[in-house]
Amino acid sequence: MGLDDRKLAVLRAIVEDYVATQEPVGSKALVERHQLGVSPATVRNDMAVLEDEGYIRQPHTSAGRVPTDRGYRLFVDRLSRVKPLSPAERRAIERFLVGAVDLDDVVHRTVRLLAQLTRQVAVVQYPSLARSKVRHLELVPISTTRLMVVMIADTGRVEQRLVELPGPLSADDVTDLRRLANEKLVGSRLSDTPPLVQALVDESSPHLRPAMATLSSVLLETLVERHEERIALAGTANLTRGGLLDFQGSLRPILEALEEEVVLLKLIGEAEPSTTRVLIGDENEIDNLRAASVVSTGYGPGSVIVGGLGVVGPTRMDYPGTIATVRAVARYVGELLAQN
Amino acid sequence: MGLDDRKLAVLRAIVEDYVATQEPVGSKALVERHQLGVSPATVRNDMAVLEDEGYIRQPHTSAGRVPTDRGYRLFVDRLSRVKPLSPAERRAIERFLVGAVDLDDVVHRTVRLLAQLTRQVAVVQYPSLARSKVRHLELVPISTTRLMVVMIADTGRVEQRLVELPGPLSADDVTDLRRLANEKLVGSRLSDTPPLVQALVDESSPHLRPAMATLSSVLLETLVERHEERIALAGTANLTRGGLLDFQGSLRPILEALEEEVVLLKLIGEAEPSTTRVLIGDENEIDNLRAASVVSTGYGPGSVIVGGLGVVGPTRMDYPGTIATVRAVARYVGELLAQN
DNA sequence: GACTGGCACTCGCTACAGTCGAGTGCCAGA
DNA sequence: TCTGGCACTCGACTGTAGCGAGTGCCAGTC
Repeated sequence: MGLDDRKLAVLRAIVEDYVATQEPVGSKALVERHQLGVSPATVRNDMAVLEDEGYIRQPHTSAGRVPTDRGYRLFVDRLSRVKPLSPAERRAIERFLVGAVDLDDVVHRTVRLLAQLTRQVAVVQYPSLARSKVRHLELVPISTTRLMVVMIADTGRVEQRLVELPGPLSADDVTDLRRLANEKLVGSRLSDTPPLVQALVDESSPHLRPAMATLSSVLLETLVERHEERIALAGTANLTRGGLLDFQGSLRPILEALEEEVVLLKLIGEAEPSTTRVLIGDENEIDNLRAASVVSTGYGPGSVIVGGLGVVGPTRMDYPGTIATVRAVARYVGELLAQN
Repeated sequence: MGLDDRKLAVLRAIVEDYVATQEPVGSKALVERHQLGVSPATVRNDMAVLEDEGYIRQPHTSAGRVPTDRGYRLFVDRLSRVKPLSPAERRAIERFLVGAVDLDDVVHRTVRLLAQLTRQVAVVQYPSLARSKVRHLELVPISTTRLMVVMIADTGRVEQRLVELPGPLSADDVTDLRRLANEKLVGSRLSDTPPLVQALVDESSPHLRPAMATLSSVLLETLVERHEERIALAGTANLTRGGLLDFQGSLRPILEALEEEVVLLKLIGEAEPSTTRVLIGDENEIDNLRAASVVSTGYGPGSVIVGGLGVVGPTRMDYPGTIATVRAVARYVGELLAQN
């Protein structure tokens, strides 16, 4: 595995040129465009080694070289420094995010901003309910046997559900229910609520117990069990940049994958604190995305992570720039959330 | 304009065959596949007339004929009877829509169903706020100077907004505000609220007036002025069916158009009662969709229209089938909403 | 031992010519 | 008014040839 400094420099040059031009890069062009200080022939020898090691490959015998997924991986891990954002980009981010009126607005603006800056498909997860704390529960009587439950989370998310009650309730009953539920649940994480919710039912006065049981089962079922995650998407038109060369001619699998919320959650919803995750081509577990790369990270107020965001694009991607942008956007969104 | 019955039959046959095979259809193939009772030569003469009139055209000199937008228009208006849904489709619709837990769920299920049945891109507008009535306004104190306003509409839509108050309010004040606002606004259409909201401020007791003013300006601004419409989209992967033949080689303009909520609202949000609107190719006002057709209709409980839904696809589309499906889905969704 | 210049070789791309065939337009005749 | 026949058009496909970017290898040089 004798990858000396020059071979690494060659690999870096190949990645950079290929990302820029979208064309296989040959030895001659390489020495012309980069100060490698050696002749094309030498570069060719290095290329042969790099190809043996699986970092680059030739589309056809008489073409230049193209990085493999493994080559990109090496590039990302060891050969690229994170590009600082341009002042223009910083300004764009700040301008874009001020003036958001509610969480929906924040998420929509964020996903569009991310798509625009990276010129890729952007994905933003709404703050996860599992990671949110209950700020308030509101019960709104719709009729005597129907209740709308509105849960407001500290992340700004608001979820509502219609509850069909087992029997009619008076306005006072509803007030009691509301008070009880809020006393017990406010401030607790939703993922921790199951025991609390159970206690809630047990401690209710007998005539409220059936209603409380229904209410709590709805809460558990909809907010915890089928953990209600939401996703915003933007920039799918960016998939058509670079013609059909990326994604080997068909957008279909990519578009299909992007329609599955479950898939997207898997991609960007498993963020860990202060890590930017880069998945390159084959490393991806989702078959439909084997021709794509994903750059994602978590965001949240302060150092807490409440959700993930990221971009999906061709493996032929400007990794340093994309990583920098994704991080910066996540940081700004976090600050914005912290202000609430 | 001598379009006798046979010529119309020829046009119909051309449209049907072209939609089915996606290949230009020639005179010989036509008489073989349809009982026209005449020879290819005769059909050719008819074709020449149809071409003169602008209903069909030849991609190249020695190719078969393809319908023009105008040809499709004539076909839709006069040559096609609406296809009744298959029992399987009916069942699919019913199965799909039962068990929806809230409005979000209804809309999501609907848009996926529509995409799946028509094999096209489906678009569903959330029930329009402008067409909804206020069912309840809830004010939730977040801090002494911050209020979350939750508006529940009779269509099931729930919108919330954070309000920064001009000064601190006690719990009793909030209760008063809530009562006042609900007394005045419940049951009224949002589009009719501006005068009501003004009266609300005037009638408030002096010490509540500043808070009420802030509250009502937020209500007006966010719910009425920038009329907060939402859209759900599904089935973009269907655009890749039929290779790149549809949409003249590039999905880009289509994908771009589909990202603009404003554009989509224009497409499907202007529904009129019990009409199915069909826009074919050039008839479309949005440049990016000149290569596409749109089939849309309104939906709502009973005969009221609260929103629109529809599909976007290639001009080469099974219009009778698509129209039937769009109508049927709209009707079922309307029934579902009526049950609330 | 590392690098370099030179050279033969590979192979995709483009241009060009030739053939085939689907489909047409037109015309004379029924 | 319809039909069969016929000449014509032109795209699709095939095969051939030349070009050129790029390579691998080798002998020679520092």
